[in-house]
Amino acid sequence: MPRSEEAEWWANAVYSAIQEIPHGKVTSYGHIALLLGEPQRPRQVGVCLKSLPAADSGMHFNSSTVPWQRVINAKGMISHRGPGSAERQAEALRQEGVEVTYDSMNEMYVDFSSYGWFPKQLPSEENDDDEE
DNA sequence: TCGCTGACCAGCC
DNA sequence: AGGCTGGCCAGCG
Repeated sequence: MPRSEEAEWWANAVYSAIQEIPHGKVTSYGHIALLLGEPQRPRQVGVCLKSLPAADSGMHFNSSTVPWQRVINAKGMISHRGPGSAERQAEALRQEGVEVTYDSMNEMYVDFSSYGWFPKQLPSEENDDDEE
């Protein structure tokens, strides 16, 4: 299988998985990779999102059909990749009712215990009886 | 508890 | 062609 086809398969799988995230919920890059059976490549999930086509591109998967804003990092933080990008993501999340808070370092966070969506919970996490 | 480091693997110079 | 870097994560000190 050519690498380009595999890359396209991966991108489509990532976009489809992200579309499963319910409205008003968020998950992590690593969990998307886990859902796809490739837990060791959360970074490639980000790579796909970076190349997500624009809403007016005419592609089936684009920034208006794929809820890219619902994917954040494992610490619940909206990572800043470019100028203003994190702010746009936070605004998109607030628009669907997700609370975005700031910490002492002025970083933006979402509370996973309220808004997290993690359907494939790891066995080790089941034992974890603590909560915040 | 918090900061740093190593690893992972595709794109991008 | 080869090295660098990234929308990350887990482990260790």
